[in-house]
Amino acid sequence: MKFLDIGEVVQRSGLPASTLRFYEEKGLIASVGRRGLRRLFDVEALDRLSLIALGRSAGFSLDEIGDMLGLDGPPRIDRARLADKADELDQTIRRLTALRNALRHAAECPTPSHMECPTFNRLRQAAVARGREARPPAKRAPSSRSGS
Amino acid sequence: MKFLDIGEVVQRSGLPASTLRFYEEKGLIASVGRRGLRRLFDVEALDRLSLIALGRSAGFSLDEIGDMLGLDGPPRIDRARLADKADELDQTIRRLTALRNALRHAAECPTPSHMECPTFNRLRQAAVARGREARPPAKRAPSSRSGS
DNA sequence: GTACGACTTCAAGTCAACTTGAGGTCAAGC
DNA sequence: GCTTGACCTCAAGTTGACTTGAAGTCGTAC
Repeated sequence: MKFLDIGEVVQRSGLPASTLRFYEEKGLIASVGRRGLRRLFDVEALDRLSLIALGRSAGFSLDEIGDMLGLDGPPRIDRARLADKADELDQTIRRLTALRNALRHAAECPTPSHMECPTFNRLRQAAVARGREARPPAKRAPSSRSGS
Repeated sequence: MKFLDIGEVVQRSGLPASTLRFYEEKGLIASVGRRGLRRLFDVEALDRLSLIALGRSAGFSLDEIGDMLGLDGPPRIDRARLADKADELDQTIRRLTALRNALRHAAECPTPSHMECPTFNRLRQAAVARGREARPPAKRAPSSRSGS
């Protein structure tokens, strides 16, 4: 069985080494040993990394993901948890859809000021009413590494 | 015209005073004066606050919102910007929908391990491929104030 | 006239998920 | 045998949106 140097994992996963070390420190992945100082990973680490990427994109936190993958050992993913997350995504999607419709409407609405548009105002009220409940939707890449 | 003490704004907006001060400091809202030390707001501040809430829930950052509302003066919302955001939301919604479907599938899929489910694996690959491009979707309330 | 409580300021802390920097190590190539 | 460069550790910094804490002020009720 072939072991991967962190550099290879970086190449294959697209993640920076700092992230891999960070994930290791959090117990999300494990290196199988060292060669000198250097970490060696086995190929399964790439699977775990892809699961982590998937989990992140589904909105799981790293802690949740660590929970689901097991701090070590073979990934064992809880189906109920997935279903819950799917439900949660459903909610988000509905909310975002309503918002998009309203945004679209506001963008095309001919009233001189948005403040006079009933649709827009209903939306505003809804946003206030929801208050602190919902957080903003997906963001772009956070770091400066994001350039193509 | 009646002026509102910050406490009233807190009550009516549902936002904590610290947030109102923070928003004022950022130039998102303005107090019209003071009574003693205490800020006085006029009722329009509530409108601005609801716009801010709306903007946040649409995924605008506070800076973007400040930009759109004008650092001061009457809110003047750029329709092109709204349309752009609506498009962006569309993307997000599509991505989230695909994800939800796949999650749902994975939750119901009868293969013994997710790693053997082709749908799940396609999804994993996609998540890796997207790599660092997309950030996770909506989050819950950030603070401990979130209880009902 | 004084105690209370709601406000004030300013600085620092929080959270998540990383990144960055300084300073060190080691295997390999010349 | 020395340089190079990819790796290492550990601590601290970053970002956004706030929150928290300490210490002070002020209007109102008693």
